[in-house]
Amino acid sequence: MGHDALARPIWVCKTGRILFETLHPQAAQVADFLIAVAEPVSRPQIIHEYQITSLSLTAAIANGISVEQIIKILVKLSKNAIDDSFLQFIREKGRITGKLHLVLRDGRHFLESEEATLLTHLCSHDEVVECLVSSGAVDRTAEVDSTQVEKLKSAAHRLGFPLLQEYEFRRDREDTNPHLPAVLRPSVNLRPYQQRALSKMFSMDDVAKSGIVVLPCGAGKTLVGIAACCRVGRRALVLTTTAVAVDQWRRQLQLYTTLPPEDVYIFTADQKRPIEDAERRACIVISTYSMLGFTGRRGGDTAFILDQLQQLEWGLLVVDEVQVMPARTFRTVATTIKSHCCLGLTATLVREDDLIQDLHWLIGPKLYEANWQQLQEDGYLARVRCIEVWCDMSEEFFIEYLQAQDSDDVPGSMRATLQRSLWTCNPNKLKTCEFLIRHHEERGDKIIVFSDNIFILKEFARKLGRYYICGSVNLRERMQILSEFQESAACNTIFLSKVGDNAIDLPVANVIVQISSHYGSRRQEAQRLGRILRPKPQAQCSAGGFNAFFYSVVSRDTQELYHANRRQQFLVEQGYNYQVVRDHRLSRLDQQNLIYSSKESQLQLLKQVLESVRRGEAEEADEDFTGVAEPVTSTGKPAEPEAPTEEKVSLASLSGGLDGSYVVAPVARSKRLKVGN
DNA sequence: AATCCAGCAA
DNA sequence: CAGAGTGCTGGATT
Repeated sequence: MGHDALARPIWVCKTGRILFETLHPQAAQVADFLIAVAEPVSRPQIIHEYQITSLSLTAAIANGISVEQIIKILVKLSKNAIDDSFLQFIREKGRITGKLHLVLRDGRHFLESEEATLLTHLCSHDEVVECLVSSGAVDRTAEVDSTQVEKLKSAAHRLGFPLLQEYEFRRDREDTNPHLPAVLRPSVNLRPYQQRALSKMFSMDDVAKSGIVVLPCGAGKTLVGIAACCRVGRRALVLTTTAVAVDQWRRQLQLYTTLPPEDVYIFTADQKRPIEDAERRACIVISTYSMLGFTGRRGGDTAFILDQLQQLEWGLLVVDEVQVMPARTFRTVATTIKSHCCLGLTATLVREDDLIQDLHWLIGPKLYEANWQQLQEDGYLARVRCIEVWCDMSEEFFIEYLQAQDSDDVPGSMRATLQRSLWTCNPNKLKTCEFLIRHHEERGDKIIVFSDNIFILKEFARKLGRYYICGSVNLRERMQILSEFQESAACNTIFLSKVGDNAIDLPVANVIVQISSHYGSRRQEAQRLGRILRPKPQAQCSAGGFNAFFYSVVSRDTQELYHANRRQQFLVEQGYNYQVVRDHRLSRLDQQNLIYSSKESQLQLLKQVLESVRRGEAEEADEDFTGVAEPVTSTGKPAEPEAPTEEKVSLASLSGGLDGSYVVAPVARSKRLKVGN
């Protein structure tokens, strides 16, 4: 360690792990460098962690940074002497990276390399040979069996020879890939980070690289995708998750580009038309993963259009919300669609399984990732205050909750469902939610309430006289509700189920209240937060300069708190501060006349909840239901909440006594209660 | 393996 | 003719 170590911002471990002090004067440049060569692991406030991997190096080199440059900068920035074995690892990567290409020509795939030996070496592996049309390479080229492209990419990746998919779009033939008459309107200004993302993709002027761009929701991913389509200027296929997102892409295409409306094709369940003169005219098609991945029966029209999509050659395949793509059926689009290159867009390169790794070879390396915090500081994203509100369970609900766990009357499969419904519909939680809604409506904010539980979503929305959107709401109504929320001052709160998780654009929203979520899904948390990230000029700032609010309302003493912790973790890693507040700290909560203030309404709600859970079970297995229904009703527990008086008293005093000492382990807590009982 | 819910079909 | 209600497939999570 030299005497100037203090002035240097990073430590480099020989495992490739990098620790970075963000208080360094040149932190911004250092961060830019690190993001280019390493994967961000965790970026809270002060010390950021990054990891250099063979994939991150591949991406860096593909982006035009040389190995020696990387080493030189690392050495210059590092407080410690870097281990030789690690430098060796970097040099070795540099030797083989970026020299193998997968190319589409006249509908056929080829493996190519400037270095014949490298190609020969790769083609000597059995796994690779199996994917080739004829064994061995001739003249630095080997033809690939088009049905085996995915397998080949996977094999090459495993063997340590990542393939680059690049498209020299200006030099392609007009007959198979006609020119697309689309340019960005002159009024469109790309933001600096959008331009940076695009410059990674088009680092050579007339070559488009395949890869992934990670931008927070609200930072304008769509515009990056659209700009890429224009730049490539050939047929483009855009895939998203929902029909609503398809429509939003169409609208933004029209808003930002000069492409005539008739050259934009929508392909969803509700809206489809065959491509006219498909061979000779270029167009942009927007569709969903389900439409292309679905294996069930298809109608005549659908089959015909699907066939068109598969026959044509695409200059660019844009995969929005690319984190869903590794799913079994969705990934098939990567092989059934013939595209010259592929741009993946996402806000959260995260899944709870480990399939996210597959994207590196399915799509390509990560080309660009923006730092949320940085964008916030630069004013491109709203400043969000994240608050977790802990609500006590209401007595009656807590008793049911504990009984559901203990009781032999409740069939095992139903216990979890029942408990989840109980903590979600906890009246104290709903009171808090209503309070928050009223508070923010008064401030003139625009509020989204998220609930994965459909029963309470509808019930609560109706009681409050607000709109809700879940799967059963048809497309037209959805559009209407969304646009009213956008434009009308009379509609300031909407309720969304998990249909709203992905790719719904609601620029005006600045408050989220989450009353139920899907277990510990980090992706869901981040994407919901993303809904309110668009900067809000109209919203007043609170103390601390916050102009957006993210509330996660959870029930204390239940497993929900455990899930909430998991979800919270992700946002903390992204640099958000999470604050925990107890519900009784919210001012005058109990003095207000709220829907679930009265005991009667709470008891009625409980009845409804129990019924809704039981109904769900009844639909699934009628016989089982009647079988267990008898003992349950004969003990009278679910039907008559007042019945077990003694238990109620003891439980109530217990939970009261434990109130103050509560720390982190809700699961253990419930168990202790159970034992004590 | 099971649960829940969203999207597509017609 | 439309849109509502139905059945099926499949994704995400634990």
